[in-house]
Amino acid sequence: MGKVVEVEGNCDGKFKVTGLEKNNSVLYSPRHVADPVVYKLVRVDGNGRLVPATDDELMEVEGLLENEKRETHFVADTGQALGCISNEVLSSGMPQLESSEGLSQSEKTKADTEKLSAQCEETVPCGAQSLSDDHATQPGSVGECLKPLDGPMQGGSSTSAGCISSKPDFYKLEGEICLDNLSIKELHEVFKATFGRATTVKDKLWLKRRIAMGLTNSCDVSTTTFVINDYKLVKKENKDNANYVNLATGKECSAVAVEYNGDVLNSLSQIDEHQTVSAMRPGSDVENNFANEDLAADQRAAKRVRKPTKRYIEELSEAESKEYSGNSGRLLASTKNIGIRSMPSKSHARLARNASLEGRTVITRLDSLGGFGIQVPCVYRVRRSRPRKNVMALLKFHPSGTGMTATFIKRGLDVHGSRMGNESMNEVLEAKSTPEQTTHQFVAESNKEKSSTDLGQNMELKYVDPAGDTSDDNVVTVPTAKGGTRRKHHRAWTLSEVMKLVEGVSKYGAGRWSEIKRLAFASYSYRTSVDLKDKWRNLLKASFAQTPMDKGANPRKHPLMPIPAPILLRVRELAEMQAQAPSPNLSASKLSACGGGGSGGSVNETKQGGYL
DNA sequence: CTTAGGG
DNA sequence: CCCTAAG
Repeated sequence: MGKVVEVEGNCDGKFKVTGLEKNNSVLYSPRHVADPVVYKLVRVDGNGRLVPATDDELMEVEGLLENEKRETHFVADTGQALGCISNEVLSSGMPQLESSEGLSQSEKTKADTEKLSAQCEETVPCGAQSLSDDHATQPGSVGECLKPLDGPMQGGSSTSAGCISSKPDFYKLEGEICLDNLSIKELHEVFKATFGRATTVKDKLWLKRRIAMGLTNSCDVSTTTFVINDYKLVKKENKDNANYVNLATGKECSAVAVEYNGDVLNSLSQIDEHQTVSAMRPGSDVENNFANEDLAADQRAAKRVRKPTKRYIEELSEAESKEYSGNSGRLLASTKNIGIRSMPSKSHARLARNASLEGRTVITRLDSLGGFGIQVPCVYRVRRSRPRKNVMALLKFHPSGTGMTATFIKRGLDVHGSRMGNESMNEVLEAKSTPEQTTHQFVAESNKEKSSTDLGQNMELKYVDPAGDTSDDNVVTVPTAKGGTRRKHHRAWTLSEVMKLVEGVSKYGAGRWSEIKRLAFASYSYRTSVDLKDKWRNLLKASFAQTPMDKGANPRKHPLMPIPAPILLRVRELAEMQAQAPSPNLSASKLSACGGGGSGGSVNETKQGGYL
């Protein structure tokens, strides 16, 4: 059993994705949970070669699939969700639930979708079932609330149409976020709340789309208005985007594989954005995703208009490198694993060309290195967090161009003694690298980094972990004096993480942190169960502290409390609830979690009742 | 190893 | 986040 999603790339930026089904039994055997379909993502590195995905990558994709699956439920849940916030959105919310059958799609892709769905089912059997149970037990609310929403959409023009909330204050949101109404400053706040880091990008469109992805955990940025219901985030849809959304719910699963490779393909394809877009189109699925011409056009326009400021570049590179370092790192690792050690010198030429082609985003300077005249990014990019573990692999990757750098770095390491581990290596680089060193180090990365900047603008084609944290096991830790290790950086909890946590608690119950970690945080490898527990404790504190008073003053005076009120509310609900039924015994809760029904199943029901 | 709680 | 005690 198994399925291979294969991506072939060439230097023309064209590629095709083929799905090969080896076996159809996936759907029928629940036992496969323990032995899920193996997706072998064959990725294309900067070299243009095929690279087998690493285990990490496979796992990551599973995580993505899980996300997508969950998102499916988001939308399927829309009716009910809207019902819970009827005070907010009824006048304009409009879930588009019709099936996406009519969409043209190749048989192969459809088959892929089915397979992927199967995979999704298997990946999150518990979540899926419990959610389904919810639907089953609450048909009334869905029906009732859907009715008024079926009317035609007022204001065909998109996102701002659905905005009711006159208050663009993210922290005071009563459940709705309309990015279109936010000022740049407010967008920055939302961004920070969403990703846990500040941004200085002043491009509204970029911010909106970025946040949109962050909030939806997907690459769907077709709408910029969101409704937070409980911990779930529901996109407000409009007619134009209906198709896309349907894809996102049902078929995006199949697109994920494509999108996941997108970054690599992009880094590989030495083409400008127009070509990129058109190159992406051949895939039927992708093309469907782009049924919304406005979106594509919109983004193209945005890309062209903006003159890349230094700030922009810096921000983008930091953000994106952070977000893609995991992928890139593994990419290189896999490259190493497969035994491709020699990077054709051609790549350097390509690199330079790439740089010049993308002059809008990457300022380069000519640098002579080992006899090569190559362009390297001028921006001084120091990887502040998550240093690449496999610098050596990276160096091997560019033997000719960076060989000197390699020895340079190696020497530095030697000077610092052999106790240096891989992680310390980067500290060396960070701490004492000269500008030249750093620059050279990033020569190897520049390929990816440029693609990253590209990604930032072609995000709609790729799955992007909005928080930029998913399955990044590359946590920087420093050995502590007492022998333990300590995380080097605070990793601020992102909104999506918090939502996942709340979701997990609601499903499995507070206290079952390891379960939650395994099931809900499978893709956040750096969050330990203790972290979850701590965060939950903080959330509790926050929710009980803030919610009751809710003074007209500014609870948001603390920038450190970016948790949207709905989530806090829900936290409180769960807390109260679980205080009453603290310990459903282990087997029972396990059953309830996976089998549906049971005492634990009342979790959601209770919450619903209380919330309504 | 997992949780809970204090720091 | 870290640390530790307790199961």
